[in-house]
Amino acid sequence: MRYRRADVVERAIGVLDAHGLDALSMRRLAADLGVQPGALYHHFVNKDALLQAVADEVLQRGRRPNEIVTWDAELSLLCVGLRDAMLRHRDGAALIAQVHRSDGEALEQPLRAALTRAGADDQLARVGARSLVRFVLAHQDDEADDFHLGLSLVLDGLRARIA
Amino acid sequence: MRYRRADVVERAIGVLDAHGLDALSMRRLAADLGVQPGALYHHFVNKDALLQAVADEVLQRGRRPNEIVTWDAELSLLCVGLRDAMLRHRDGAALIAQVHRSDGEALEQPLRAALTRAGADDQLARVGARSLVRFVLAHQDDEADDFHLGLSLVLDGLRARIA
DNA sequence: AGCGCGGCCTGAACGGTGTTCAGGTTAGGC
DNA sequence: GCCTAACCTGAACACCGTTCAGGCCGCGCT
Repeated sequence: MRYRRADVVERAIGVLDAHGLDALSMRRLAADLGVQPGALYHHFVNKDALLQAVADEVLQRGRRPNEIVTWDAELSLLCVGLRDAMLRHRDGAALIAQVHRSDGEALEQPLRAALTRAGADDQLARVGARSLVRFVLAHQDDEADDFHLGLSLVLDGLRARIA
Repeated sequence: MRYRRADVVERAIGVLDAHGLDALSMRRLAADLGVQPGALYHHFVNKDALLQAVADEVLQRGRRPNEIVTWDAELSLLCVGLRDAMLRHRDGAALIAQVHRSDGEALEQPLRAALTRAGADDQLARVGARSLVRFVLAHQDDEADDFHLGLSLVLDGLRARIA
C-alpha cells in the first residue's frame, strides 16, 4: 500500500482516538499503516511536524462560521470552539498544548485580532489572548460549569480594562 | 560512593540547572553520580517520583513568610512567589507543570484556602485557584509586565465576584 | 511503446530512553 | 564480630526518534 500525507494524518487521528497520545509513536503509526517507520519521514521531517499536521487537522475540523456580535461574545465563541475541537478527540488538549509550545502564535492570533478590534492596546491584546488560550488548554478536564466560570473571570478582567 | 534520597535530589537539581529538563534522564543522572541507572530505583519507584521530589524541593526553597494583609494581596504574593521559585532554575516552569499534571491539588491548595477565607464559595475558590496556578505556569517566559497585567486580569474578575 | 524521473517504501542500523531483577557489597547497631 | 538493611552492580528487555543507501513502481513525455 502507498499513502499520501493526508492519509497518514488521517490514520494518526485514528490511533490517537483509539489509544491516546502516548501510543501515537512513529513506530506504532507505521505498524498500523503496514509500513516501515522510516517511510513516515518521507512525509514529515520529524515527529513534531507530524503532530503539527494532526493538530492542524483537528482544529480545522472544529472551525465554525463566525458571526460577529459583540467583541466579548466573539471571544467567548472562539474559546468555546477551541475547547470543543479539542474535546472531540482523546488527549486532544494534550496534543494541541504540545504543538502550541513550538507554534506559539497560531492559536492566539484570532483572539488577539478580536481584542485589538475591540480597542485593546497591543499589550492587553497580547496578554489577554495568551491568557485565554492557556486557560482553554489548561481546563480540558473541567466540568462545563467551571470552564464557563473561569472564562468569564478573565473576560470580566478584560471588560474592565477596555470599557 | 553511596547516596541517600536527598543527595540524589540535590544532584538532579544540579543537572537541571546545568543542562535542562531534557537532559535530566535516569541514565544521565546515574552517570553524573557515578552509579548504575538501576541504583536510582532504590530511592524512587520511577522517574515521575524523582521529578516529584525535585519539584517539591524547588518549591520548598521558594517559600517565604506569608504576612497576611488583604486577600487579593495575599493571592498576588502567592503567585509571585510561585513564579519566582520556578524562575530560579532552568526549565523550572516546565518541571513544575509536568509534575502538576499528576499532582493536581498541591499547588492550588494554598490559593484555594485564601479564596475561601476571602468569602468565595466552593466553586469560585476551586476555579479561581486553578486559573491562577495555570496562569502562572503558562506565563513563565513572559516579561514581568505582561505577567502582572495577566495576573490582575484574573484578580479583577475574582474581585468583582467576591465583593 | 519505451524511457526516465520522482514519489514512496524497505531493511537495517545508531544511539538514546525508562525499567526490572538476581545477586553482590558495605555500613551501623547489638 | 556478626547480621541486617540499605545501597549498588551488571545485564537485560522493550521501547523510542531518526538516518540512509538502495529498490520498486506509476506517470508523463517523447
